[in-house]
Amino acid sequence: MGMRERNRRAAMRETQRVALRRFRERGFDAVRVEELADEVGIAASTIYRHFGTKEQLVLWDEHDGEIDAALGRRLGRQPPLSAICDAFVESLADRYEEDRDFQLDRLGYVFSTEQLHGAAVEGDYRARDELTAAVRASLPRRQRDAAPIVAGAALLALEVALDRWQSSGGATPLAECIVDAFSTLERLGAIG
Amino acid sequence: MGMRERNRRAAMRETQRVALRRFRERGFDAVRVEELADEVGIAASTIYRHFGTKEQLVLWDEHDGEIDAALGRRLGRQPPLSAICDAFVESLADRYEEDRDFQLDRLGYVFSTEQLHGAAVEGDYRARDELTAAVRASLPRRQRDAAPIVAGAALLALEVALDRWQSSGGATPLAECIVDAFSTLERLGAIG
DNA sequence: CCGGAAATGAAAGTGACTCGCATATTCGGA
DNA sequence: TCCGAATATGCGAGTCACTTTCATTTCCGG
Repeated sequence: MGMRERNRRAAMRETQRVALRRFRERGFDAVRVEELADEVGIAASTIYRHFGTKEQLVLWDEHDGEIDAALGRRLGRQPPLSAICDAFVESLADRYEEDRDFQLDRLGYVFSTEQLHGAAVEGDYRARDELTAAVRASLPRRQRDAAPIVAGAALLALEVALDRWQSSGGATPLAECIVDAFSTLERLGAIG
Repeated sequence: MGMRERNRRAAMRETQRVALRRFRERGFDAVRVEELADEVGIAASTIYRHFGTKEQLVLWDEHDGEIDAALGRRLGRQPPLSAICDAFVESLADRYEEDRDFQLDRLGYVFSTEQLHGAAVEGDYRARDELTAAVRASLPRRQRDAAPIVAGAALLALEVALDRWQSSGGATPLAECIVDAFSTLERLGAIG
């Protein structure tokens, strides 16, 4: 990774920090992207090139790409739900626990702001197609029709787990929240 | 329902039909709301009062409110997943089969247009909170933590069922698609 | 038939997001 | 170390979804 990418990442981190602070202070709608640009000292168009949308200023996570790698390592070697569960734990739990306060704050703001929560859900939906394809390939032929449900359910479990983790203030470890959510999924038949 | 509501509904149906036609012809982004307003002969601000957003021009369904009633009738009398499944079948299947061509067309356009599919998913998320509360109340205390997963999974099943119905061109009855999707949910434990 | 309530139309405004272009910065290779 | 190519940034103008306000019209109950 050269200077280019390094500078870009640094600018994005800085922009995100400023954005989160201002959003908390005055509300998501009341802060214009242009103000943030001025405060950070870059052009508004650069922010859009970096983040795409105003919502992504909050939702962006530098390391989100690593999830795919963890998934690829496990899908096909384990049953899909437990593969995805393990991949989430491996690629998210430790990292989120590391800067717990920042992530708790960020997630809290997402869950408490309709517009942001909506955008987050929409992001999950975009991930779903990709995950569905990967799951389908890892299932025996007779069960392939279940792929969209399995993939969707897995992302739902993650969402619920993050919600529980943040609303408990991080008291329950994130890894435990994820495992719990996935185990609830597998018990759906018993609940009926 | 007086003249007021009747006129409003008629105008909304007309607007939706014109919108769907134009969107298909020239693409969702290429059609301005103001053009639609001119063509229908109403003000753009009226369209926004009626639909709220451009996406709702496609997503709006006059009878969506009836789903809640069907849910209320069954939740608490049956296990939640089968209650929700039955409610969906009762309140959607027949109605969608009635004007099959229109609904297939509408859903096809939603599923093939990222922006619309995203907005649809966001709408589901808004319904989820409400459904979660209803499910929670219908569950025995020891299982209440499962409510968000149950509600989210049910909406996921509906989404997958509609997708399958539309992509099969309506060949498989919608009721069957819904029942299949929910039965896949209950088998998640076996897939692991 | 009339007075009040609600829906509509018209118009101006806001701000997220895009695009094209000139400039500056970085990268790979000589 | 220097140079040309690739790429990122700043700037400015533009588009359009959506909001708000207010005057006008339409509908409802009495």
